[in-house]
Amino acid sequence: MTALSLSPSLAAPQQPIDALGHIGVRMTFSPGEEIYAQDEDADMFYRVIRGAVRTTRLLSDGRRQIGDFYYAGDLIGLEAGPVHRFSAEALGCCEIQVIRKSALKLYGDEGVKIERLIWAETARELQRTQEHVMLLGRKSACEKVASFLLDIARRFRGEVAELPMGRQDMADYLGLTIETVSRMVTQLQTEGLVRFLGCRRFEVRNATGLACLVET
Amino acid sequence: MTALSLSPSLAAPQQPIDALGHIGVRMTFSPGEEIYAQDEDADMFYRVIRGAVRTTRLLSDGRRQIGDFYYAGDLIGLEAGPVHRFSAEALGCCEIQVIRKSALKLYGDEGVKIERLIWAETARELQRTQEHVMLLGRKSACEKVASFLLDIARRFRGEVAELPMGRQDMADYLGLTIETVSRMVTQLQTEGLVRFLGCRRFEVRNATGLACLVET
DNA sequence: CGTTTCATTGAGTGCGATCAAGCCGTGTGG
DNA sequence: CCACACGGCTTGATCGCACTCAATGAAACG
Repeated sequence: MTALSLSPSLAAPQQPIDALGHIGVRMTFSPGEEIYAQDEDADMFYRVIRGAVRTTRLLSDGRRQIGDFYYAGDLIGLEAGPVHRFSAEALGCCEIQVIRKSALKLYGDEGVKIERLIWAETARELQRTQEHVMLLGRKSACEKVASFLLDIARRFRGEVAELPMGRQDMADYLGLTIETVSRMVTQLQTEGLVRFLGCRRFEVRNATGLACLVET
Repeated sequence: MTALSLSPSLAAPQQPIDALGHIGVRMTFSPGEEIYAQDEDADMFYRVIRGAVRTTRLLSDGRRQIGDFYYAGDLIGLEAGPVHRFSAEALGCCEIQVIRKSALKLYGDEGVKIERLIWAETARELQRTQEHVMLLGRKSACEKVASFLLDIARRFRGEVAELPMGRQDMADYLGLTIETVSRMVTQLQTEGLVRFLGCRRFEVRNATGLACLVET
């Protein structure tokens, strides 16, 4: 097998990651707990085993931007530079596999396979981030919230979806305020596109109507 | 040399790329000409030899977002998926090295070295995109324009800087309208932070004042 | 020189932010 | 069991930044 595969498949994001097996150690984090900090040395990377994680970045005056949310199976902390540009925090209770980058060297052929996985995952993250740029740069508040809910809902395939994050996190991800997020959620509900059962559980009532708000 | 280097250096973005040497073919593009299209097969990647390039993405209703600008030495088209999610267009006249991904297989050891370069470059692009997210999500119009000008000015190290793109491109990169960009440019000039000589050439007059607008 | 394209400026509007209550689920103690 | 407090969410009123629409100005080009 040659070392070259410049177009890692997006289609199979989950299985190959299992190659990571049980390298490293597992840790559990409580809600809000920090997994790694902004500007900390990036000598580890992490895999979410259970729960959900947010990565956040603070401006010096306190404004906050959430980079992305990560769920079971996702890798986090794959920075290019020597330090983490974002911090990572547990959204709820979660279990995380922590892997020292240098440790991979010990795994020979297996290590090479893992290296390729990581590169594929980095490329996938780049794509997600580019979508995020599109959303932040050119979408209205309503479209932002609709896109976000649709994205979450997809993970639940028609079942009632559960939001692992609160409104403030949604706002900081979407580049909005908490009040605007709340208003748009209410509006989407009034229009019959989604229905909320409590503020963290919802179902999509009109998938096509919602998708229609989310231009591509 | 092991196959593992998970923290490719950000510090030396230029030299190693020379490993690409003269693989592939060189092409020239005229202003505005398309290098590759959105949704086109991503079986090539590209290196800017001379000139500047923008990558753009269109929503179905015509709203446009610019992903990034690329200059001499930069690699473009390093998508993870099978198709390009953005299109790439020449900003002015430019010369581009076009490399078929599959061709790298023919280069054996050299190919492996190049593969690693490409991965480093992808990671660097991820970082730039994350900065872009921060800018779009949490900065004011004034801060956006200031950040942008400072970023460009850095490439000219105190010399008079030349903008390779027009106001519309700046606007579509910053998530603003052309009028707002123009107003902010005027404002920054009025405040004595920058000085424009024509609408595509400028110099920074007060670097600290400008940097102060650009929170990190 | 006229034409075209791009940038600037002005006037007015509207979307999303801000400020301020009010609401509601949850937990705690009497 | 209720009273109360607390944090997170929602709603309302108002403000202001950035957008829109329109006109003008300034380069680039034939």
